Amino acid sequence: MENALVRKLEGYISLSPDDKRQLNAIIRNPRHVPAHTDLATEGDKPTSVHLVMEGFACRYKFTAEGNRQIMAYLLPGDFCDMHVVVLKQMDHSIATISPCTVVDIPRDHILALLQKPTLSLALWCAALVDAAVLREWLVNVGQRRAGQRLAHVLCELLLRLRIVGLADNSYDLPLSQKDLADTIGVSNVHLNRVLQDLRREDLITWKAEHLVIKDIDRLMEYSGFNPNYLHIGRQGANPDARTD
Amino acid sequence: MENALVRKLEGYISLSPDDKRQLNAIIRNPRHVPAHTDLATEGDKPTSVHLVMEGFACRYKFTAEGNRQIMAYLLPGDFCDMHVVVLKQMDHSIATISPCTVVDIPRDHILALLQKPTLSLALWCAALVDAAVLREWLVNVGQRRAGQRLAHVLCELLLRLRIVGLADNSYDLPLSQKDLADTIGVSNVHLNRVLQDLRREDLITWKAEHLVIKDIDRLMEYSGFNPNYLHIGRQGANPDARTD
DNA sequence: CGAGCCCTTGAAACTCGTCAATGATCGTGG
DNA sequence: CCACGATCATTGACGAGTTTCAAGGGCTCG
Repeated sequence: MENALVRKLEGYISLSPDDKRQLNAIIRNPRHVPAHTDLATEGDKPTSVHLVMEGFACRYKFTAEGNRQIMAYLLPGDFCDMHVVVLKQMDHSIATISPCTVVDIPRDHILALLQKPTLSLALWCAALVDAAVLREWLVNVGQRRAGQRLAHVLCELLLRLRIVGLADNSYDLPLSQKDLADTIGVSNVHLNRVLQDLRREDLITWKAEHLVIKDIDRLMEYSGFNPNYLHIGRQGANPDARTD
Repeated sequence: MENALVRKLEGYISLSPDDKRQLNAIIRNPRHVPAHTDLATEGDKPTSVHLVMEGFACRYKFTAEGNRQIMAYLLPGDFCDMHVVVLKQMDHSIATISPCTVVDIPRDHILALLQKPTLSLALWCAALVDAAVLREWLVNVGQRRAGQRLAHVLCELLLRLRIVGLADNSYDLPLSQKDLADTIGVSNVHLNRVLQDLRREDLITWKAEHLVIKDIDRLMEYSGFNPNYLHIGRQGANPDARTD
């Protein structure tokens, strides 16, 4: 199976063998990072672009009052911070959640990729889909109540993990309840309560970091989930679809 | 004074006369659009990229329950939907709020801009700052209470309008209270109440679509506003700074 | 075995939403 | 020019959703 990055980008746009070769050249020298470790910290002058190849990472930020908001989950194949290419300072932090393997890509390598029209478009796709996900999170937190929000996040993770071949009807979810609470903007106590609602409704089970979605249709119905914002292409619906 | 687009992009990266010429060539044939008119609707197959030159527009989406979330304000110089370049379907809608002048840019013109390295980087900057704003909105809605959220939005609009020369310590705000409520994820009734709190605290006045920020320092303090996410460059702090 | 962390539960307080009614503003047509 | 309806802003009362505080339980790891 191809790596998560190529697999994801090919969901958006067809890549030539040469394009793939160039992508694969970039992801040499992955390094292992323990869980709960910052890859970049707010205020840093960024150096290289980080790319998650294995594991779970997140973007987050603390408010002045010391509350944390998680703004994105970074799954295998996701670029953490294209900002590096053009912006002078990190406006948020990035941290691993589970142990990860990460590739550090120097700014110049990214600029080289952007020279090639097809790869440039592929990176635009990835960035625009990231923005679409962020918009949906805003809708989620702004307009839905806690139970729906949680269900919505779980639906999204299922579909996104399927794209990179890491889920069928269940997946490994190495988050704490506090992480999820900081994702959907509720207290950890309340998160615990709505989580139990989902279990009581027999929509999910979750133990030992493994989440099982017992009825994806009902969970999507429950949360008002519409997958169009993920812009899933050829491979999305079927975890085993071939992409070339 | 240069147009809002060039002015904004020059805040990120220095443009050659030739770059500016190419940008100016693109924004010929602006058209006038009445207030409260969709420029693009969720589900559409997008055609051209829209660029706001004058007026106030927004991104929004309705949930399955019929609640609206405004996900961005589009001010002069802002691209509405780079999605067009690569994505096949609008995952949200775009509408004017006040009467606007808008430029429609065909997909191919954008692709031509992306060929030029400097302009490509400038567009990446604009897209990455848009994403940064979106992240801050998520923090805002997820972690702050209603009064702070409202104050935060008003601070952001002040700074963003200054970038394009449309604000000093006050600006025209053609929004209804319902629009603001749908922005920060509260009911219109509650928005009205926290708005009155800001007035009572003597932080703002707002009538006849004109907002006056009476004490920006206290308003920023009140809302926990930190402008770093706007990545304002050379011209940001001073509305009259020269950029070349 | 104890320390620490996370999850769970209950009770009280608070923020915010809903419902309903009133008032203000504005454009339109008589 | 005024009356009318429509839209938006305002206010009060009540209820729902959520937070906070506090305490206890379960698990892992040294």
